[in-house]
Amino acid sequence: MEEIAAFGVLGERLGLQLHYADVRAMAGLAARLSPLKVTPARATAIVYIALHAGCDQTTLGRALGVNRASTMKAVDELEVLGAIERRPGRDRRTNALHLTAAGETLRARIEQETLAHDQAAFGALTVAEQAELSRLLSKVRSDSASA
Amino acid sequence: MEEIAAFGVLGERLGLQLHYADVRAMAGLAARLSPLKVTPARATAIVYIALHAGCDQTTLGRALGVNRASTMKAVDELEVLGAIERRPGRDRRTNALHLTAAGETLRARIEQETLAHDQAAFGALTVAEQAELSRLLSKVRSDSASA
DNA sequence: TATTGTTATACTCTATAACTATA
DNA sequence: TATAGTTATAGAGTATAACAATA
Repeated sequence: MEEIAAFGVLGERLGLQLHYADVRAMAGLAARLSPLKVTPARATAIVYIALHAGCDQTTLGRALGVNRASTMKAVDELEVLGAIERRPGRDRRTNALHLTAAGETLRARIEQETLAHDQAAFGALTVAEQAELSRLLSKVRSDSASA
Repeated sequence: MEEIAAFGVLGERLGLQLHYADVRAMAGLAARLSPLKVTPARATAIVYIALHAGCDQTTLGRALGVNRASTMKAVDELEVLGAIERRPGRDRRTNALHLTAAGETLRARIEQETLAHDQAAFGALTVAEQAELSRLLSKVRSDSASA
């Protein structure tokens, strides 16, 4: 990808700057997670299931921002990977999602790699700058939610 | 999409916060550009061609961060849309990309919508905060480039 | 009637590989 | 040999629509 300056006035837009930063960060994270055989999206699913053991697929899908059909594919993949399992849920319609022992090991490695990536990607910022970036981003998110 | 808090420790990562902010901003921009029949990616191509009239497809692709095959599809679409045209290039292998009159009109509307979106998405920040966010993002980008 | 999981299907975006015509 | 454009094909990722079982 070329320089933002190549886009003139629009290159000064915060939206474009934000997008470029995100694309680069996501590519870096994907590369780091690649040896673990998970994408950032799958890794996010694993982390969510770890924190919400027994949740159903619809709930997971909502958390990930995808519909039930897409959630199916994710859950199928993670099951084939041996990271999670479907157990009987609160009623006969629902599955309760749980990490397997292998999934817990994987989750730990994901957390490690993810935090290491964060440090690599944002390490150029001082601690104060990181806190400020976090504050600004949360302000942006809460606003664009209402827009 | 649910709350970042649903991801525990990893929800505090700047990478996730950045990604969520970007996903929301891009969705908003896509919705705004939708009546113009262009996606954010196509809009970016139009803006680039406007600023680099006569550029070839390979150069455009590099600027957009996609390969030649993907660039073909983008150029084809924009040509069907009537926004750009392929003219003879600097040698017989290359095309020189130019906006049509309709493309110039479209570019103006894209610029207007894009700037309006930026204001909507980042309007919650003061001017000083916007400048600071821009500074922090450029620092992140320049660092992750070397990482 | 509404919800959950499921399946089939299709669409978008992007990539790889191979071909052609030029250079 | 290398480059620009092109084409065909395939792989992610996601969505919609419909169905069965259950509530």
